[in-house]
Amino acid sequence: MPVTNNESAENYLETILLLSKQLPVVRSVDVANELGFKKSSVSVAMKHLRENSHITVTDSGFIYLTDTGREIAEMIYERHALLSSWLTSLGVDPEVASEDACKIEHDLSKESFEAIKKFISK
Amino acid sequence: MPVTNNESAENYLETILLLSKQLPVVRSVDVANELGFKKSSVSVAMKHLRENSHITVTDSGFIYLTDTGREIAEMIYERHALLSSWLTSLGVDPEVASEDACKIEHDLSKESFEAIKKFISK
DNA sequence: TTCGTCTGTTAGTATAATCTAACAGTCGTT
DNA sequence: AACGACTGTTAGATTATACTAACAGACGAA
Repeated sequence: MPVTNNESAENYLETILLLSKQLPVVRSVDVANELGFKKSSVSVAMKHLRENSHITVTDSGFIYLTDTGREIAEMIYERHALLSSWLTSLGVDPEVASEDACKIEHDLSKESFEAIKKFISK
Repeated sequence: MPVTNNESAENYLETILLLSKQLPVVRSVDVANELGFKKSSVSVAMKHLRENSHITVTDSGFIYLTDTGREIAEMIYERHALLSSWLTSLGVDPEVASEDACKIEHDLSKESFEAIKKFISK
């Protein structure tokens, strides 16, 4: 039975979104560099994201998020930003806070995240 | 390169600790029932925990935590208790809070957990 | 034009964690 | 004594995700 957790896919989508804010275009090799993965791994992962219609890739290899891909990416990105800044505000080293947020962001239910978000906002 | 995350092992150890608080002795089948896994899966997992000296198993099949096993189990157990009660206090459904805590508890760095713990205590 | 670099793909390998299926031992009941 | 239930083990399959190695195409520089 497949575990419904696609942390890996979520991370790729988040990274594509992040890079798209920094670079004019995003390619597989950029994703590989950012994540520290081999380009073959990224190539396979991009193929899966394409098959699930979370990204489109031009003939030149430029990667773009689809609506569903962007939705996921932005959700994860928001979680990452909120959690890591909160942890940092609690005195956690920013680098560690970011690493931790990067894991937790995939695990939280919508209900818990919204509760934390509401709490932090106050 | 092996990812150093042994979420699975941590979960087994936590479950053994939990069950030892409820039952006179803990056996593989109890762990399997608690986690909803097949006994063959648990059997293999117990073998690994034995090999890593985190548990000992008597001839009768009674499982006991070693010092290192207990240390890990109690750390995770503490995290679980604190996180799930905190989420619940934020209005999250207790069942959901427990499920979320069960995932997050393995991901947090020591630094972040201590920061959160300190924060919640106030 | 040819060569080297950059990029991407594919095939095959490895590891972790689960599963099903089949089997072995213990133990109480008939 | 024999059978059936419970428990545990092993072998093999499956999935996910990364890896290495080998190769193909594009493109700029010599």
